[in-house]
Amino acid sequence: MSSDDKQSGEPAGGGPEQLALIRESVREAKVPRAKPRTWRGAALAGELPVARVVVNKGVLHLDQFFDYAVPEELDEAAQPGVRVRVRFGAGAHRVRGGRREGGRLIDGFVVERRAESDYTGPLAALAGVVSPEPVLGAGLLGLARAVADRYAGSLADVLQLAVPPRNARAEAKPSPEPLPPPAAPEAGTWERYVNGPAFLGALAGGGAPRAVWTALPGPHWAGELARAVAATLASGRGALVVVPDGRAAARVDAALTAQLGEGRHAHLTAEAGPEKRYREWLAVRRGSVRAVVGTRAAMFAPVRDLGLVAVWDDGDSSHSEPHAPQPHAREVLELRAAHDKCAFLVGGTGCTVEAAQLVATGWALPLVAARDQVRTAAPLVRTIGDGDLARDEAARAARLPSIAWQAVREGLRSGPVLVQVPRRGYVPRLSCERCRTPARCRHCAGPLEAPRESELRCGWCGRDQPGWHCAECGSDRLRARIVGARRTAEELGRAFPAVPVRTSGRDHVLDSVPARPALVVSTPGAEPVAEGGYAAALLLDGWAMLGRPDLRAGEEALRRWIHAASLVRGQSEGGTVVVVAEPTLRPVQALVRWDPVGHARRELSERAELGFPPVSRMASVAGPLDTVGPFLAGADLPGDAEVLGPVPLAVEQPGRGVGGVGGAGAGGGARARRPGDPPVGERWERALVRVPPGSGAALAAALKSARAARGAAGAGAGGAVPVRIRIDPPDIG
DNA sequence: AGCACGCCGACT
DNA sequence: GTCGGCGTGCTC
Repeated sequence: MSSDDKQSGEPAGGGPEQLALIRESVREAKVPRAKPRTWRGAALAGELPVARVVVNKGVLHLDQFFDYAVPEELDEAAQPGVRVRVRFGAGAHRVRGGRREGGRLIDGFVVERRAESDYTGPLAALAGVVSPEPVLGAGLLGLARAVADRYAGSLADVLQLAVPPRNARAEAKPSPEPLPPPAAPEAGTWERYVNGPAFLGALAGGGAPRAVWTALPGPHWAGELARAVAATLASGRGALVVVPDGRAAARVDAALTAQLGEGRHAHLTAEAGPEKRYREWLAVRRGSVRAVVGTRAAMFAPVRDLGLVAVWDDGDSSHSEPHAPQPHAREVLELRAAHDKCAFLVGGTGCTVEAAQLVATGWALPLVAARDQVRTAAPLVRTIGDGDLARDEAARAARLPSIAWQAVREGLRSGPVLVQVPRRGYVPRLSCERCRTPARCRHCAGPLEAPRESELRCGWCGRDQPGWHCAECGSDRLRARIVGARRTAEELGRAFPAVPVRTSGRDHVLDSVPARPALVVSTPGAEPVAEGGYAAALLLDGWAMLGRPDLRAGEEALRRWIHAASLVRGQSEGGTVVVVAEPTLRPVQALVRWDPVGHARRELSERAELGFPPVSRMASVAGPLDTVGPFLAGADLPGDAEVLGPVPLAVEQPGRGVGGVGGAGAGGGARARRPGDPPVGERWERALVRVPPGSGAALAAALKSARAARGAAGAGAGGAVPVRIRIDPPDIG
């Protein structure tokens, strides 16, 4: 467009609102005419007068860009990546009585400046530029696009997760000057791993190794992550570490400060206030800081020249984003590694089936310690199964066999002892003590629960069950394996009156305990670190974990045990772990042998045989009764897709989740409602769609376009089917 | 989601 | 004849 064009038309006057008086599109204005008509009331940007905008409105099923005209006065500020305000909605052009009506002001980002639009209608003008800070760079946009595609979600949804809300005060402050790359670090404790030094060397040399790292138990993992970051920085590239929670972030943060000094890395967690968080994020975006540690939202951090992405403890359910489209940190970092051709590290003391698959397919290499290193670093693990309990009459009365008492007593001589108990509110599945038939409600056949001892209630219909007796064998005794675990911990405390008892749980998480003898009672995931390591640990939640009818029950139990047992001193220092679980079970054996990788590999091959994820890609599609079938019938699913169901979902009980729709973790039992759950009281159904490896992208694309064709995605849209699509549903029983 | 347009029944 | 019901469909 020539500069003459913008001078034509009526004289410019007033602000952007005047631009409401649009009569013709920019494109039409480009058509050569004797006297080209353009905007009536204001001039356009001379160069690239069209701004392609992504509107920041996730609930729209629209997953597309919109073109807006750039008024001359916004020309300079409306650069690609900046936040803008635009009029959006029916009637955005309508002008009545000299004033614009319709079209609400909403936020968006400029994606591109163009010479012309391919939209045939008249363009509305940008209403304003929020700030000149280009927060959405090409790299972040590409990543968001890839994540949206992978999860059959919209770009706008992903951007909501990826770009933090603006804070003017943080934006006004200049970021610090970037520091020159540090020197490459020594291998340090990476020496303990077969390929550890080589991995660090590759990072420092600018390479892009991909590894599944099975960390040795003990406290060194944070320092090892810091060294990996330092090695990457030494190559002149940036690095990103995603951890499950604030405690882990603080540990890596401290290790990074120790390794690199102050000012080299940003710390992105929700715990910091919005201003601090945005300031840190901006420092990363501006290239002032090259390294990041943070919780899952940091997976999108716009690190410059990304050289390494790392995720710690990828089995932790916190890595799964609860907001649409519910991306998982490991998967997002995989996308980043593939796209940016950077190094990738997934690490943990355990090993997820997904990580094992990365090795099995050859995408990543294993980063493990030699067997003798493992034996030294890991504690001695002993099991207590049913047989032991039955044989040990005295122990039955005391609820705990003598092996356990012994381990605790001996441990307390030299340090703190950890007792892992099931989470409060965990409702175990009850069964007949004699024949082990699951205890079911006599009215609706739902599972029975014992919220308190001597109280029995149906988990589905909530009816009390006085005078229960087993329908199979007539016994009136229930097997309440777990109900007493917390009480057992209390009894332990009474048995050792001289020893302090500390507790750590969801509402009150202890970070660490001193090296003195103490009983530390904790729920899984909340275990404090003990200075010098625990002398012993007692894992009491075995049955609670393994009794769940969940595909990941075994994997999750092992992960939690290994996590707790990793805080115990190594065998060489007398560290002992006692787990109350049947020694014949696979996860129990894996714990005894300290072989999380072997366990993950076996799980993987079993799931491959059964066609379960992650070998197959699955999606769950949920909606009101009789909507899911038609929806899938209308979807152009890949030829190799297999539809399972739909089956009706259980009626929502107050305070209980419905499996498979929301992102329930492996905790089980009661939980709060969360986005993605069906509305209370409405009957819903769910289908699972399964495709073989390689068809995942096609499946996501098909579901996405089916939903787009069907109308708005969310609930309540007029007439549209509110189906909910979830790629990689976490809890498929 | 909003919001406007559109094509049908009770009102001045 | 016109006001307005909310059933569809579009939003640069």
